[in-house]
Amino acid sequence: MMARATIHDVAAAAGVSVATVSKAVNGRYGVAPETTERVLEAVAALGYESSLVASSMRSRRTGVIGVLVADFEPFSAEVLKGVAVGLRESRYDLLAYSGSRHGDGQGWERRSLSRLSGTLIDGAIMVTPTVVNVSADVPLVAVDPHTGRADLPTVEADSRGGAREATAYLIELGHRRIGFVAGRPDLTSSRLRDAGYRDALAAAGIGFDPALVRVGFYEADTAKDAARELLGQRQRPTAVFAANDLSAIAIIEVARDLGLEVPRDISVVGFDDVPEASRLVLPLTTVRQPMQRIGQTAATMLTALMAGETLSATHVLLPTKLVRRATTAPPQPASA
Amino acid sequence: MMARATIHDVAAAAGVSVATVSKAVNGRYGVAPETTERVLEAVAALGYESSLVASSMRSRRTGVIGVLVADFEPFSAEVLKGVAVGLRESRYDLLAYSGSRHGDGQGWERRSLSRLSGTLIDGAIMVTPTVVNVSADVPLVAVDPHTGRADLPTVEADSRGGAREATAYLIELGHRRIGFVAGRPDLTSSRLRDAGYRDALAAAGIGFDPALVRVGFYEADTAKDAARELLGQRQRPTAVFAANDLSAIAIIEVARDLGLEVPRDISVVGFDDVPEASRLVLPLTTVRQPMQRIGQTAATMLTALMAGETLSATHVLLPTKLVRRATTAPPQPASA
DNA sequence: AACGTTTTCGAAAACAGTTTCGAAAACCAT
DNA sequence: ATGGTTTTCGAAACTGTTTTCGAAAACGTT
Repeated sequence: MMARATIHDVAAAAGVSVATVSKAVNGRYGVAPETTERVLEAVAALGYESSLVASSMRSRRTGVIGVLVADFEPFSAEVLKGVAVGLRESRYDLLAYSGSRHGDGQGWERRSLSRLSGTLIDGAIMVTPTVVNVSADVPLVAVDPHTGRADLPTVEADSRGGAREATAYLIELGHRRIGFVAGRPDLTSSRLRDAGYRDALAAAGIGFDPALVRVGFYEADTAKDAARELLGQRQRPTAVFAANDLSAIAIIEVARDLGLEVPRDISVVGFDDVPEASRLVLPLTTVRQPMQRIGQTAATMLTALMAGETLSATHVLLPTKLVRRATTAPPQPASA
Repeated sequence: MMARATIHDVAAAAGVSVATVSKAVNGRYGVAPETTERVLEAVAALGYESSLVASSMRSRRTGVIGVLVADFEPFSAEVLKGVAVGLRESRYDLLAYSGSRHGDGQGWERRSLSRLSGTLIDGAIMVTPTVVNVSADVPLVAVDPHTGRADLPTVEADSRGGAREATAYLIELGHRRIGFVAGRPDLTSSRLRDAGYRDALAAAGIGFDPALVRVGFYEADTAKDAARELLGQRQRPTAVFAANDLSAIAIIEVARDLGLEVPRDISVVGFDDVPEASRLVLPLTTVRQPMQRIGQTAATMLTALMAGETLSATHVLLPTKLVRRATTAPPQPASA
């Protein structure tokens, strides 16, 4: 009911000094058992919890780990859930921070990290696609392939392998003219998916045709433009692999606008398996990233790092899985 | 690459005092344009960003709003996404905190709030089912019905109306013996769903039968126990309404174990429409809560509150929507 | 050149609640 | 009583920022 309790209130309630309360709460040596008990009672009665700000100021530890996300889109949200699971058995609390989209757009991850570090948090997980050359006075783990420091511990899904599998599946269905809607060229994940697409073509002895590739930038509007160009051609592809689900959905809409039926006239495969993928009128065939497991793994790595351990593997690659749903089929005999 | 830069580093690099840097960065009056430019260059070069902790100490503002969640389960995660959307156009950053699973389990919301308050955040949204008598030195908005202060601004889904609609739908299908697996009796949301269930029975002139009600506590294990009792009776219900999706899924599993086929032998309706609901082998008929809209509304209310405005409505009730999927059907003629 | 006014800048205080340090007090056994 | 060991306490220290206030510099006017 009253304003938040400070250590002074607890001290007064327990009839001891603030120094004693601090030691009792933190389990330091040198306080009588009965005193500890009395202090803990007062703590419970007042609902006291040490202030993050104050304790971070004095001792450089808070028992909180920070997760930096660009935004709470499906991928980040799922990773976050995984981090929470990975932290459940630890003594760490979790703080997710989404900051400064406004402004320059460049280097926000470094600046957000800077705001939290120093030190509100004892360690951080960066769920950001770019991860420029950040550094901090706390242990760091990155999620997703990125263009930053190579020595930064990282956990990511196997983008290249997943893309290869998706493309190979389309080939196996009988497709030969397979289009690709790429992601943001500045992101490593996008480049890896591009590479996987080419791997599969090469393995099947199919020549790479630049006319079948367009950049969709991972976003709906731009992916639609890309899809319109791709499907508007005379020799249009019989199947398209999209660098993410958002793009795949955009492609399906464009196909429908052009009077093409999915999957009869054109097959579409996505990447991610966002929660919506399976709920679409036409459930999407896509490459599933184990988003929660990525988060959980990152959390485990970070706690090990904070405990001063050396990581056995600093770069963890988690397998993807092709999920076959309703947007893929063999090409029509006529156009095969 | 080096450790994070402080205002002192910037001052040294720009050849001015820390006071000047502070003024330049915050656009205060009394610093020459050329000096400002020099300072800003140093800021950019060093990647400096003011520490949240330090600035919160001096000026009592941080430009950050806090969201307290018990855990990152589906409901909280969806609300969080909504809050992010609601904040997108504001100048506020978002900090989500999940704390103190360890320990008592009681009053953690007050204690987590205590850790952040004082003041790391300029306002808070509590996504917690209990919301005991918290108070803080910052504006507060609660999500979900709760047992706390009645004057706390709140946004919630229409639990009672949703439960009524779900039950009425079962009645409309022809069911007369309709079971109910309740949630945690200590939570208001659960009591409201109970009330809605009874409303619908009463409106249809069906007597309330305590033998058809069991408490499932909103969790899988306990809901299974409840379901076993409910379905193990001689005069078993032909349909069951569950207070949340988790319980509904548990009921379906129990039914299957007992050799009952859903929906032929028994219909099941849930509440929430968690992302999984539609992905089950048998997509679940359920009452959808607009989780993202709840978060977005809470964010809007909070920013208004922080701007010193008076809320036109302190208690917002958002409508639910019955989603008919595959787990409901008319009762079998024999047992009807 | 002298004087008053305005602009610019920096040293130091304040901020707030915690943890830690060193000393005092209490306790116990000999 | 003395010496040693716990336990307790008051006061200092800690963080990085913002702000206040006075001094110095720059400028314009006579």
